[in-house]
Amino acid sequence: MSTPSTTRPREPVDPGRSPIAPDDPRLGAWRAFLEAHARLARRLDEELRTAHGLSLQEYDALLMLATAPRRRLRMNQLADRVILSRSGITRLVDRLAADGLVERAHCPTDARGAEAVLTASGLARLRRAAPTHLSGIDRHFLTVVDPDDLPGLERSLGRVARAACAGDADPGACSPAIEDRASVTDPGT
Amino acid sequence: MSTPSTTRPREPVDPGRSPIAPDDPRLGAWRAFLEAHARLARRLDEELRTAHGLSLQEYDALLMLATAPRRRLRMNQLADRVILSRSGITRLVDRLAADGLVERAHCPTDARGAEAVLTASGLARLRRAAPTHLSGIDRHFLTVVDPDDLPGLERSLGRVARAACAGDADPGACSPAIEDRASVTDPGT
DNA sequence: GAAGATTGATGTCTCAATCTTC
DNA sequence: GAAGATTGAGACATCAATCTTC
Repeated sequence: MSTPSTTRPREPVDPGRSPIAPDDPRLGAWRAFLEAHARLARRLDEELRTAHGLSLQEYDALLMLATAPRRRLRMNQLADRVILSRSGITRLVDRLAADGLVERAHCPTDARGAEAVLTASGLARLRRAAPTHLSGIDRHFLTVVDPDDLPGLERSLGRVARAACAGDADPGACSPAIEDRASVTDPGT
Repeated sequence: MSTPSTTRPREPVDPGRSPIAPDDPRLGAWRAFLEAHARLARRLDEELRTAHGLSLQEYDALLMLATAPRRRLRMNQLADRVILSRSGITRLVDRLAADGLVERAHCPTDARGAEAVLTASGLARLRRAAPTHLSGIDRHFLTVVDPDDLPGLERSLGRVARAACAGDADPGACSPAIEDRASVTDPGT
């Protein structure tokens, strides 16, 4: 609907003018990133499912709850941490609750709010699944990546993650992934 | 159905014994990887959808076809390149064909096989969408990552991708992402 | 009226079963 | 019988609309 083909010297962020060539060699890193994630996520998800009947997403949600202050999180916060839509988190918690792994609680400070609370059963399940998953991460990721690349990888991808949610609809989203978290291995309160 | 809980000193790859601690600092890189992908994929997918009515997956499939030798690929190969199940690729091609972006063709050498062939319309659509997508990759990934980290990132994540599909059901899967590919900018044959 | 959460409708992906051809 | 591809059934995600509380 715009951008006449005449080449204007400076336009703000015109997506009509390609900023990089389709054969830019740096795209190799991008494709490696994409492919590594797709293959690895698929594999880890499958390992977790067959061994413990948990999807990667469910595991992640349990982990986030387990490491949250009182083993509980507002639905919104949980959604942000596992990177799911609001409705998505409602249904994920539905499933986990049906399995007895979490419970819903009313938020004491805001009657609109709901909290997802990890149950003892949920914590136990998480602890049983953790070795499988950690082993998978170790075998398929940590021992495969060049140890020298690891810090740069964490730094750069951390920046990517933060940049990608700058300007998101919800400014409260994209909170730092780590705050004052409990340990999974703490005695289950 | 095995592994008695008695602690044996050395087991091959017993996933019951956690090889790394839940608070291993290297897990930061893993989480950064996960979060970066989730946030970035979501954003790029949205940009592509609103601007060109294509999902990231669909764009990727069109790109793979566009860069394949005769702008065509066996269903199996396409499935491997976009990392989708066989049934998944059938339905993806269904959709693209319904939009006139690809066509199905009989495989000349194997009557069982089907090929997905990029249409002129599909190529045109891909070319229109490419600037948007490349711009997104540039803005959200390439300019955010530390340039010094880029080579290590490509190398290590490439290894992760390859390692993750070692031992997959289909050994033909996980072919090298790049072979003799055509250029997207070639005159549409 | 805005924000938190849920529900209904819909789209996409997977597994298992099936059909055809090797 | 195995391999390539498709189909049916089911799982899981999203958007838009809704309800409740701020």
